[in-house]
Amino acid sequence: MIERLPKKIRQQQLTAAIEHNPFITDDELMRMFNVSIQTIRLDRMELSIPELRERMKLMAEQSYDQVRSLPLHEVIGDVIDLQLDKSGISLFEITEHHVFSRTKIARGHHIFAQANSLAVAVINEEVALTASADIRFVRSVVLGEKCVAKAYVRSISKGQTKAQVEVLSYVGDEIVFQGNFVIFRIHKQ
Amino acid sequence: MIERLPKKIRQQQLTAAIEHNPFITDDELMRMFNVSIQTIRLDRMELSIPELRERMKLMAEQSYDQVRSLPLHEVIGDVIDLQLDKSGISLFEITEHHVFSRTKIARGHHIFAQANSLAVAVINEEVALTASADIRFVRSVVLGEKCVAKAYVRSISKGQTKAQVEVLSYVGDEIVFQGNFVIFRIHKQ
DNA sequence: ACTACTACTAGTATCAGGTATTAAATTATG
DNA sequence: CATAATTTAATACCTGATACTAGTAGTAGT
Repeated sequence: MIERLPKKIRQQQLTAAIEHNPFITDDELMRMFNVSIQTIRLDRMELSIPELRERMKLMAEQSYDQVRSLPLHEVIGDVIDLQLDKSGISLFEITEHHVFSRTKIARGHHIFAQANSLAVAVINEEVALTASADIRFVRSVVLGEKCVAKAYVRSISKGQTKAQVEVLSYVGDEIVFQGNFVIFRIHKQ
Repeated sequence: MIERLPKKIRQQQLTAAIEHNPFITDDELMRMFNVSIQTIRLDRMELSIPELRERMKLMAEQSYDQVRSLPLHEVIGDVIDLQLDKSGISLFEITEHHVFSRTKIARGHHIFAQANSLAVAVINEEVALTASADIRFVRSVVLGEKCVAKAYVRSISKGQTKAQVEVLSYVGDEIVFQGNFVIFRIHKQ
């Protein structure tokens, strides 16, 4: 007799094995557990674990959807309103990605990133870079909160090479972040 | 006669169609271009576009690898050295993700994120949050450069509720970023 | 001891979405 | 017109399954 596990335990281990390596075939699982391929398939049925190809398809679709929703990389948050060289508003929702796992408080650099990218976006120039910033995290923002950043261009230097942008971020009507950015404006020749 | 395109143009459009929707089958493409399925397959061969299942598998594997390598979200950059309440060093390589597509210059908030997360990590407390910061982007960092951030704890307040951390980031021996962070230390009860 | 039930195995037909190969038909071009 | 490029057709085969039928082994109930 080949060593075999009771059904319940095998099914637990099967779930774990597929979770650990979603790219495993029924054939490999059959050898792993010393049972027939039909048993593996019955187990998957009972546990409602889809077949390999379905699993890969789901993963592919998920990552595809993520990529679609990731012009996040261009500007952090959704720009709601933008008046070049004047002001701008963006909205950014705090998700699991952005928080410390223990406290569910948003990491500062995400709040900063929203403000910084808005400050850059509001500048009407092909190339705009942050030169310096003076920032304050007024209160912590937690998972699920929607952060509204408002940017105001306070001044533009004589040579138009620098702009002062103030950004205030709110959750509801509470200020959570305040920053003064100096943005370089670089002319294209 | 059904309307058909010249080969070159069809192949361009085929590439675009698959790029636009990687989940399309040869069968659907065949109907889209009014050619036989063999023609579609020849085209894919010539363009070395893998079959649907391979495409899905690749996407799934990519997203799986990404998830594996994404404690990036916990601390931005690799912490090389860490002496709690004293100093820390982290290394961060600028990739396509981090740059403006046109100029290949790193977005400020990524440089900031490295410095900020290191400043938080260096604090020997369960919960540490950025209170404020005063930062300067000394020179721009470009695609491919490796950014070394060095954090020094300059002072800890009497009640140990606040710490001053200075972070200097370098590419080679050039300073690219300089920041003074005030970090809140919150005791667990 | 006979029955019923669970767990497992075996085998076959079928599917999607292809590859690989050979060959024929069509169209274009010098 | 001949030849080359392009397209289509046909067939065998592959992987990783589903769906279904049927059979076996062991165990518990009566």
